Amino acid sequence: MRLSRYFLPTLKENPAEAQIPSHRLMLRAGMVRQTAAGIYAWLPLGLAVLRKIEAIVRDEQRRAGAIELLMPTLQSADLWRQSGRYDAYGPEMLRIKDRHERDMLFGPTNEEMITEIFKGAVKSYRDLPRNLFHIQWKFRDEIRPRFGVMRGREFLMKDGYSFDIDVEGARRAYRKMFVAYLRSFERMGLKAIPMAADTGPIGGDMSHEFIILAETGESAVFCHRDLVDMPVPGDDLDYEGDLTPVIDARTTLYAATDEKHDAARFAAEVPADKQLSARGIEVGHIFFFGTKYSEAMGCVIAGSDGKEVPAQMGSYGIGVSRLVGAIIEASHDEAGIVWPEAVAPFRVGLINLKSGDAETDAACEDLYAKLAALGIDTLYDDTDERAGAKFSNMDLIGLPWQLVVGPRGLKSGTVELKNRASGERVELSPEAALAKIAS
RNA sequence: CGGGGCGUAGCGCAGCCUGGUAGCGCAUCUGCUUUGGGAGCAGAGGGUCGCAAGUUCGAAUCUUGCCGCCCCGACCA
Repeated sequence: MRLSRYFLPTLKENPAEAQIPSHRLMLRAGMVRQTAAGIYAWLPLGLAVLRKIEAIVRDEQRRAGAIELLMPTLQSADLWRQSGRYDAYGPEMLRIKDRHERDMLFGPTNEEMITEIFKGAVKSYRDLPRNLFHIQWKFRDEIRPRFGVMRGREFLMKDGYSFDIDVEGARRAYRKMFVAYLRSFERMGLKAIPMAADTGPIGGDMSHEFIILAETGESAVFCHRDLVDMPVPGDDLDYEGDLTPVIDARTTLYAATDEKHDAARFAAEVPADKQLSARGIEVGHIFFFGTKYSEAMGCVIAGSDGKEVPAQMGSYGIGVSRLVGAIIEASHDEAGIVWPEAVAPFRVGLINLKSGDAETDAACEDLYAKLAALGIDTLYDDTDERAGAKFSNMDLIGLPWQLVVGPRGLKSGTVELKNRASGERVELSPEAALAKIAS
């Protein structure tokens, strides 16, 4: 993409309303614009990141055997009356009337709808297990939206729902998602720590929040330090194999958010030098809730004995739009964002230090074409801004590689390659620079 | 919802106390000079001062009501 034809409205100064780094940087880097409290328009650069995250989530869900569908944002109130949640949900649910005065709502989540869809289609244990997910915009009328996309009212969420004939099956489904979540966050360059979460009336050990550590996190967290860098299963992982060792390794070490924190247990179980108290951002939440919805909505399945039982269900959420902010919180410096490669909106920023200079232009065009041929997403700054402004802007938007081309280097046949994360700069021949980027 | 704060040009702000018809920096446009880490000079354009009512000869400024936004708290992907 040529910057001269792109839409990238960056800001030199910090907008007054933005308090935390991710919010500030997303506004300054031209990723989002706020249109109302907690509601954001995603500009091209922000959308590019959102799509990258979405793609990783989708890929890992598929690997774990989940099937994608897409449910609507608007739902009928009747559906929610069946589960009893229409009254229970409270003012956080945005209620709407259509022209016929029918009660509608903008979905804050989809348990009712997926259960309704599922029960009409599946009657036999032979068709289980199934895990269905979608990635769709949600609306929750938060009391206090804040921190940009981290706590918006409208947000993009991956929500998945598993259906099993019995509790043991549901446990397997839960373990798959547990591991899929570890892999998803790992691929985004995040260190996510699963922490026991409140299971409500169901009880048991089947609810975890996935927390990433960041100073500006909304909740205080306490855990064993070894959890931070614990290795995550690689691509050779077999989801049909035994996943319990992966999970046990994490659940046996202490990890809790402040609601579940037990200071005495923390002190007793975790050696002093391993005690980590920090702040965290919740980026995912998995939950087993048994027959809560299947019973209320009549989603019954015939077992091998011919008896009908309500499906055992779980739900699995990832805050996709929140992750954009969370990744920035975890990865930025004074100059701007530092994107992990996997979610960067472009892999390379090609900087033409002297647009209009025939040799420099030609060298840039050549590199730009070669990068495209290699399938490498490149943002080519072909504008006639001054060098300093181009450097600052490129640092701000945080692309992993900056390829700097100017007359001075070209004289000796070199370009400069800068790694945004390490700050390391090397002078290389154009070919060597391409090879390094492609590797 | 309770507490605090803010709303003046695209962004950041001053002016308000003590009413007299709007200003600064950045950005934008034109020209010249510059050009490897957010240039300099000269000129130009851009504002329903959040909205409404009131007080007044006169309101960005005073009064009242409303709207919007931000921060702190209780809740959440």
